[in-house]
Amino acid sequence: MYVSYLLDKDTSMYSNTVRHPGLNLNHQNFVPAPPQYSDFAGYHHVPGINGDPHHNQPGGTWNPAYAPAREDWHSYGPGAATSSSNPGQISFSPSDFNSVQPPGSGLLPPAINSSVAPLSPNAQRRNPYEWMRRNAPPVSAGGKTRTKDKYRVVYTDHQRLELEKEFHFSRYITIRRKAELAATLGLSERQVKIWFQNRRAKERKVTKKKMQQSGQQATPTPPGVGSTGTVGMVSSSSSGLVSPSLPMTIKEEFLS
DNA sequence: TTGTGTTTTACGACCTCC
DNA sequence: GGAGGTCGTAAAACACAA
Repeated sequence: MYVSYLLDKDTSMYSNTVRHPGLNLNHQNFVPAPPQYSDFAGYHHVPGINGDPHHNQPGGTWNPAYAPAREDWHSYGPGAATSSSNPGQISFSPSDFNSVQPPGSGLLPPAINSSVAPLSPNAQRRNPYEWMRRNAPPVSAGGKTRTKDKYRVVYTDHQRLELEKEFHFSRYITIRRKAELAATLGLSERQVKIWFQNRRAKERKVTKKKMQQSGQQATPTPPGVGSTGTVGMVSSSSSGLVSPSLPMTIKEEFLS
């Protein structure tokens, strides 16, 4: 069976994808980190899950210009399902990260819904906070969802938040950070690795899409130039992993 | 309610680097 | 050879229109 194969392959995989109320990531201590990359000055990281020098660096503030794009972080307030067991644990000091409770959904601030520009034609149709609205995965299955021979877990909001934050700090996670994140979030290192791979793929996809759109309106700009910034890479192990033809780009939603 | 499109996990194939 | 990269893809999860 597929499940046993996966479990045999990585015993820690899918071990626990439900929320981890015991995790103390100290989001309230979201101390801004200095920009490791000039193009990414807006991101400040969580020192709570520390261990890596770059997580303890002072200085810097969240660039408001990025705030609308990080819509998926807004609802990580005390009222979110993710942090319901730890009220106030996950919150952000910038006003951008308000924790206003949305009507109905219990997660989405109405102000955000009305003010955040859509990221794509899809976003015009889909609520940009949709993934935030997902509640915890089925607890009965320990976070697993299983049908037929294949299944995949749905990561919790908290897990996604931390992964996203790490990704926003560096597109490439170090071995050390990967191990830390995996342990902190209750994921396997393999899952963290794959998440980053998929996240980069997503970013490339969005970047490509946006470039195509801009190319229809104006002269196309080369990769890494214009709306997207070329970013240096923090390689987890080996260097030169990024092809010159695949420049690291900042998620354009942070730059628009 | 259902059909459809999008996003999210997860994998395999293949490549590069050490 | 192992680890980790991209690329392509499958399928579950999800949102939304009809």
